[in-house]
Amino acid sequence: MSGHESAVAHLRSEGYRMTPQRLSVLDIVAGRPGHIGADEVWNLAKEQHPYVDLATIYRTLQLLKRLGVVTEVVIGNKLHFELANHHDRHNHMVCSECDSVQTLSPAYLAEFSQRLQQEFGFTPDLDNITIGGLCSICQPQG
Amino acid sequence: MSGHESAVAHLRSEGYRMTPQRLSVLDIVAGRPGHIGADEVWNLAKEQHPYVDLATIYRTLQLLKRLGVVTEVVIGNKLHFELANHHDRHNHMVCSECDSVQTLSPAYLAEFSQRLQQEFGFTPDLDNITIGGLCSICQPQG
DNA sequence: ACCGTTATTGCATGGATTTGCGATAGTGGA
DNA sequence: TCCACTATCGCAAATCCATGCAATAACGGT
Ligand SMILES: [Mn+2]
Ligand SMILES: [Mn+2]
Ligand SMILES: [Zn+2]
Ligand SMILES: [Zn+2]
Repeated sequence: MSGHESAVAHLRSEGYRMTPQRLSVLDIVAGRPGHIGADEVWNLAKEQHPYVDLATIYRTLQLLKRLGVVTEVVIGNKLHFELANHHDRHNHMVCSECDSVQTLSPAYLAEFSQRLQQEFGFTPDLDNITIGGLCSICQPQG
Repeated sequence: MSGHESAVAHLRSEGYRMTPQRLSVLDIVAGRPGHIGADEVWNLAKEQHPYVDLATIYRTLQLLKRLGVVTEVVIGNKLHFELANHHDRHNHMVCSECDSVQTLSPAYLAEFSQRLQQEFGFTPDLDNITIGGLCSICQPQG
């Protein structure tokens, strides 16, 4: 099992319709261990549904993101996605110089998040936060 | 004084040329108390330089960002900018529902940032981090 | 003031993502 | 199983931002 059956139920329970296109996108993202770009999802989806449009891919990924089924990672001006695994939550640090990605325990952001919640009533979208910056290799020398 | 004379010196000292287009962008961003969108910068810049191209605006804003002269804020799929004021550093929380913006003392991110630096050698681009999420008004009910 | 070097510009084009709209198809109920 | 309702889709166009290239202009040196 790929572990996304519950996601299908989630969709249905929220009143969304289950279309072959959506199932395909879900399968593809769930089948990929790491992050996958929207265009890659499209290419793979076309193998099953040759007429599927890229707009549908984007709309589906956005929907799945809103529902918490997938997580978004911003890598060098492109959006990537991965199945949200509640047993392996993590955030991402992306180097703006070399586009390398490192994962981060959400514990690092926990206190920060709680303070925003308590002091401002602001609920950060922690799952989809991408921390941009420079990795250890790309540090400016001097 | 608008407080960006030092920015001009900074540009020159880094070997960049001072063009009227760049001066104009700098004046416009410095003259605006809050955040300003790239298209707004363009419209204002055209009043002084009718032939200036939007690409130049984007390139200039990116340059000023790289040099730390301006700060970037992501508001609802659009980039906004503001003059970086070292005496009033702040981060931004943007509501993905209503696009409202709240400012945040960088102190909230200080510890988090230091841990990333020490434990991973990763230097987050703190000045340009935009925290997405839901503001207190847009919280889901229930 | 003039010149040569080369960074920067305007213009055109490209890439990624979003959106409007009429046609299609999922779904719940008869 | 068939229907009606309407969410979703494919398609086309729009939006925002980035980039390649030849022409231009900034600037240090004369
Ligand atoms: Mn990941
Ligand atoms: Mn601000
Ligand atoms: Zn790097
Ligand atoms: Zn809000």
